[in-house]
Amino acid sequence: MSAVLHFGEMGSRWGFNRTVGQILALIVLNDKPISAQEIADSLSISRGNTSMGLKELQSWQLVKQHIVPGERKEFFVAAGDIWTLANRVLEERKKREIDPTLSLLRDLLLDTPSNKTDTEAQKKLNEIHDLLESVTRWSEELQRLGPDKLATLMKLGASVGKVLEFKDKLKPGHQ
Amino acid sequence: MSAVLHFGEMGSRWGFNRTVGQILALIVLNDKPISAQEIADSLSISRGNTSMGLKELQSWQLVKQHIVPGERKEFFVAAGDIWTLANRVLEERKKREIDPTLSLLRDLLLDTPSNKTDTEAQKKLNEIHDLLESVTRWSEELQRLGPDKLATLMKLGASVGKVLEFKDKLKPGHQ
DNA sequence: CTGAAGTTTCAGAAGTTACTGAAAGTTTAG
DNA sequence: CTAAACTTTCAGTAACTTCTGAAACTTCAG
Repeated sequence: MSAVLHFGEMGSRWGFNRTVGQILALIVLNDKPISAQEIADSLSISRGNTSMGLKELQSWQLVKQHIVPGERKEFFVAAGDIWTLANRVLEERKKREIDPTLSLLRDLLLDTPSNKTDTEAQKKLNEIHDLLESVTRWSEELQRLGPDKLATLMKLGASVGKVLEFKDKLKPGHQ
Repeated sequence: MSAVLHFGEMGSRWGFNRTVGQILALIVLNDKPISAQEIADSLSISRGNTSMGLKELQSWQLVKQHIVPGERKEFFVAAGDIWTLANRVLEERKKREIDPTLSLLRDLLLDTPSNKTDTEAQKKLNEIHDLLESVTRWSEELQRLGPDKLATLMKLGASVGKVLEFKDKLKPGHQ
């Protein structure tokens, strides 16, 4: 299935490398649990690399072990449905990318700027800080909604603009 | 300014490499236009590398040339405010990551599955397709709103859940 | 037209990341 | 306790990415 190969490429953009992406695709698209050996064979990669990849996917909580009674081998399955997986990826990336930046920004904003140029730079840093905080707040909110409501919200899509107008109209009389 | 170095690291996660990230940070945080030579000097990188980096940032439309009358050199400034830049990055990433995946998925979904396993796999592919389409639709909508309304929506954050409830209540009498 | 001030390109060096496969480790059945 | 079946680790190598700096190019003033 060529999708597996392609998702490998995609994977490399989503924070892990090509092989790890392919392993994930293989696991997600197989409804049956799959063993490490089968993965290594299907993708023609070494057993060692497979093991590393699975470890990484487990650390992202995208994949979990599945014990087949009477079998010595370990099998693997996806850690949830597509929406859950997408959420996990976003959450994990946020943790690795946005959170450290936010805490650096907070440190930088504590310094009192010593000249005009620094004052301007801090203004920008402050804007970036606000933006990242908004992203963080959204991400928390979306997390709380759970996959089903999230799907509804996502499908709402094109009417976000209208929702915003509602809110503006309703605001005066509404907390 | 240590922010510049740090944003370099971040940059590498946002689709371009460390140096390109640092160049961007330098340009964004300087309110004055800055020349290629000044960039190379501040970051202690070669002139050639600087030129490549600037070319890439221009291809992302994050940075634009700025002509100072009477000066031979080219100067560079950010192509908009922080929100605009963030939007551009998202838009560009979408173009590079999601769009090719979507078109591959469409192709794969045209094939009629030949067995049980393929049918299951296609079901999953279909879910992924839906998810990516929703993301695309959102992204277009957000693009249309423009930075100011976008900021409002973002700040709304914690009340997304409530908005959803509004929508449910209002829907019956509202297109 | 000439040369000075600048920019871009590109081959190869340096640095980084990913992969293999053999060795070490773990678990369980007998 | 031993051996078989499996997993993990890790040193070395392969593959890839980034960076440098010299050469080629462009533009403009005189």
